[in-house]
Parts: sequence; structure tokens; C-alpha cells
Amino acid sequence: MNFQEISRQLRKNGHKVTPQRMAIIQTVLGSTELLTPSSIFEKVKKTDPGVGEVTVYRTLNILESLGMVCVVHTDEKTHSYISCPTEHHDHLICSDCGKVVNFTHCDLGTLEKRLTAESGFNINDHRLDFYGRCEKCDRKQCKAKTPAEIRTHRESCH
Amino acid sequence: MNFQEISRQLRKNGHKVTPQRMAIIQTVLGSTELLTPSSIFEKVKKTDPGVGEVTVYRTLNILESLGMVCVVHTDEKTHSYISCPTEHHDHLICSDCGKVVNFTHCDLGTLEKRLTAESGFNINDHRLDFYGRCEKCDRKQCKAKTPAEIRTHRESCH
DNA sequence: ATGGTTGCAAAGACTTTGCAGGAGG
DNA sequence: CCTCCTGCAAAGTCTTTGCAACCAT
Repeated sequence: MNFQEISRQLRKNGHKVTPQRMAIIQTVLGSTELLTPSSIFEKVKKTDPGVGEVTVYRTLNILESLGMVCVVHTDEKTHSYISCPTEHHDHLICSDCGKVVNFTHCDLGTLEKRLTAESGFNINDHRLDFYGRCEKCDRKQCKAKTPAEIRTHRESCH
Repeated sequence: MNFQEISRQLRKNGHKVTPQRMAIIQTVLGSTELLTPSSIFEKVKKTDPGVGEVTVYRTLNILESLGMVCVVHTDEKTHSYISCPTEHHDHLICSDCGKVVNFTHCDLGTLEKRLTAESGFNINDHRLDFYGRCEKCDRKQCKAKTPAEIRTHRESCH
């Protein structure tokens, strides 16, 4: 999604186009890794030092309401965000570096039917996240285990 | 899991068996619904008014470390917990009343192989949550939509 | 012009920690 | 008895909100 499209999306929904907002949005949408509000703040600060952390939070809430990012659940305490395609998709998450690969065609129809029959639930959505190591990290055989270690490792990766 | 087994589990891992702990644990393990720390606190307070909220948090952390509960991710800000069987399983979550049904045999082997081949990831875990309405709530056609409404509805259900 | 935005500071929500008294093994 | 546990209060995190100045439209 380019500058033009983003601006249009924002205006269409009654949001103004400001430099801070665009800096944040382009950082988020241009990343293929899991991002936390504070990591986004750090990245944006490098190129646009005038942007405040509060604005990051506010912009993320807008992006979420527009469906332009997903919240990805991790074991950490902060929200993690990843830019997302508009159609349904699920995630493949690298537990070492935080890289996220989206995939479609999860093909859960059969399972969903079975569960509907067994449980009586009226299922309307799901969330499927695979965890593992991406090719690069798998080669490195990184041993980081705790959230703090993963965070440290993640910082040293990028 | 009964009183005996729980006590044994605790002692085996160097934790003492106290009335507060047991009250909390039996509340959590005896529930088939999503529970938040504060909802657990409210439940426990009815039968054991002497139990403090801090102890609920501390006990939940122990239960999590022993693998006796899972953290379930919802759109709310608080952690939600559900007692969990020891083997691998996934969840079916009612977005109205918070009821959780565990299921096994998710049968994602084929999908996992495909993704491994396509992405190069070394996958070692996944989390699959289905969302929908359970039979009972589906009949009620509850219209609650926001987290606050769902919370209110959930309280009125039980 | 004017209504949404921004950054700051402060408040809010949830969770963890320090401590002194108390209970389990 | 010694160690772990509890409840209280306080501190810590992360996130949201109030406000006056500011900027996009």
C-alpha cells in the first residue's frame, strides 16, 4: 500500500493526513516483523524525532480500526502488531526474530464442520498461529528462550 | 483433577498447600469458562472472603508454570485463563458467554508440511482458536458486540 | 475558520513486588 | 523451627485521556 492509497483510506474514514501519522504507518506497513508500540516508536524516532509515543498508540488504534494491522498474540505483555492483507489469513511466527509470514488457504473447512457437529457451536471465525524458527534463525540455532532473551536477540538481529 | 492430585502436584514442585491456593485452584479447574484474574477473585471471595486478589495472581502464575491452565488470548486487555488438559489441544471459544471447549486431533499435519515447504520455517507449535457462539447462546441470539457488553452479558448469564 | 491532531503530563488499568506477620511441612 | 505464603500498600508497566497549542483541509 503506497502513500496515495494510505492517504485515501485515512481521509475516507475522517482522519487527517499528518506527517507523524504517515511516518508511523509507513514504518508499520513496511515491516514484515512483529512490532510492539515501543519498537515502532524507536524506529520512527530515528527518522522523525518529533513524533511522540502517544501518537504511536493513537495511530495504531486507527490502523486496527481500519483493518490495516492485526494484533498478534504473544507471550509478552505488550500488544504486538503486524501489517495485514485485507483478506482472511493466518500467521507463521518466528519465535527467534519475530518475523511473521502470512498465509492464506488454511483449509480448515473439514475440521470446522466436524467441530460444529460435535459441539453445536456456530463458528464464525478462527485464529491460527504457527510458531517455529524461520529459515535464517533455524540455521543460527539461536537458543534464546525467555521473552527477555528473545527481545535481546531480536534487537541484535536487526 | 482432585484435591489429592493437586496437592501432590504442588508439593512436588516445592509449593505449599494453603487454603487460599486450594480455593483458587478448585475454582479455576472446576470451570469450563474463560476466567480473568478479577472474575476468579470475585468467585473465590464468595466462599472464601479472606483471599486477596494478589494471591489470585500469584496462584495463576504457579498454575501456568505447572501447565495446569492456559492463557487464552481475547480482545480484552486482561489475561484470560482456562484449565487445560495436559496433552496438546486447541480451543473453541464462545464469544457470548466465554465458554471454552477444548478439542484434540486438530489434524494440521498436512497444512504444516505445506507451510514448512513453502516458507522454510521449522515449525514446532501452533495455536488454533475457533470463535463462534455455543449452542445455548446461539439460540438466545445475543447481540452483545463490544468487550464491555460481552462482559455484562457474561455476568448476567452465570 | 474549525475541527481533528499533537505532545506533554497525568490518570487509568492491570500486574508485580517489598515487607512484616502468619501458617505449612 | 525454618521456609514459604499471605495481605496490604506501593511500585511498575503499558495504555489512554485531558488540555492547550497547532495544523490540515
